[in-house]
Amino acid sequence: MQTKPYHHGNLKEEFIERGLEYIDQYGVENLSMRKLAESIGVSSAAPYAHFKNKEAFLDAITEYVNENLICALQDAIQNCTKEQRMLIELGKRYVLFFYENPLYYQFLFSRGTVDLQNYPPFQYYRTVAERTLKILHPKRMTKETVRKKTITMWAIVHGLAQFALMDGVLDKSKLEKEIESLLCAVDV
Amino acid sequence: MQTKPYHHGNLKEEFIERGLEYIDQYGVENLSMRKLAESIGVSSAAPYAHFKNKEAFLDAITEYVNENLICALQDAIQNCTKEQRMLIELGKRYVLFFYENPLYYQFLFSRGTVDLQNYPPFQYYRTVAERTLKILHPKRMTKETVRKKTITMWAIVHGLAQFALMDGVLDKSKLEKEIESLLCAVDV
DNA sequence: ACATCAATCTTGACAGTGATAAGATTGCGA
DNA sequence: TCGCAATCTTATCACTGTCAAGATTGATGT
Repeated sequence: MQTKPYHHGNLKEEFIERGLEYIDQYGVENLSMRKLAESIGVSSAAPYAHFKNKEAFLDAITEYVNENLICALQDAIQNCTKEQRMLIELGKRYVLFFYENPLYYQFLFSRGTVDLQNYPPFQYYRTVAERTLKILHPKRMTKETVRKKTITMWAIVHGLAQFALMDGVLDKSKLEKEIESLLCAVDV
Repeated sequence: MQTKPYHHGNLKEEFIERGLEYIDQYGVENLSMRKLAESIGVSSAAPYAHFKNKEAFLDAITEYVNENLICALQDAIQNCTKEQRMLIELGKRYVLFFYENPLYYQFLFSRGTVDLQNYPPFQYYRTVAERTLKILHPKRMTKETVRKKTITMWAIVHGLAQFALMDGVLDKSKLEKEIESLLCAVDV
């Protein structure tokens, strides 16, 4: 039986992970630095060696979630061989990510700080979308058309993500078909 | 010079209005019951005669904002004679409302409690949309098609509202044209 | 091996927060 | 006019984020 060491050694990472667990269980609004510190077994001032303040801590969690989401999107791309289905698969995965982690959506967008210019998943989606559209329609697409189509599809995808959070309105399979048929309808 | 009366007389309404002013100036995260009470000139426990707790107070503000938004939407409908332009005007007004009051958007969606089933502006939009679509295409539209088209258009409209919050990416006139061309493209 | 330094953590405080109970003041209806 | 219910104040509670001061430690250079 060893007494716990003075230095935790991995506090920053553990704080982020436990923070996410806590959000999953009790929601963001009940997340407190002190409770989190106590649950980890560390003093209430300890986290401030790693995060300037609570907001910076939440920023770190945000970054973590965004990275996870982008990984999911990248995965969707790599498992997709046909160029024509790229954007659909991408959209599906985006919605599914929040469908499976509804509290992540709540968390990300419960903070005033989201604008799309500072939302990495959107940046990623946009890049892929613009590239794909140019490949699919090499001639007919002006820059402006590409932009519009991208925005529209994004709006649908992101809008559907909100739908997906509602209690049991859609099951997973219907969700996929829904996205499929909606995205195909976009013809700017 | 009369001493201030023991009973304020209109505290509930004033709390809501001053609350909104405060949100406009300093953001939701800095809104505290105590500061608000003090700024009105009333004790810190006074509001709890009118609101069960802070959340209930924020709910009241939410209701207030939603009513304003719905009024704007109704206004858009009444100023629109042609049936074919109903949904476009409705969409425009929705986006413009948040474009002109960006902090309202932040406020409404910064609280975990939004799901679309409990978002009156959406209910209103949906009702109008379904009615209009049936009028415009009396035969060809199945119930399912109407539903899909409504959802898609809503997703675009609501998605664009988020775009409109970004600093100076779109000016008002471009915004209107943008919505116009995007909504017209929906053909489910 | 040792001293030193920066990173990390604890203790102990502070002001500010939401909330409640107990009591004061008032308007209003019977 | 009495009394009740709504409204407001005072006093207090537990809890929060945060910081300064000091304790503990691992790493680094000599």
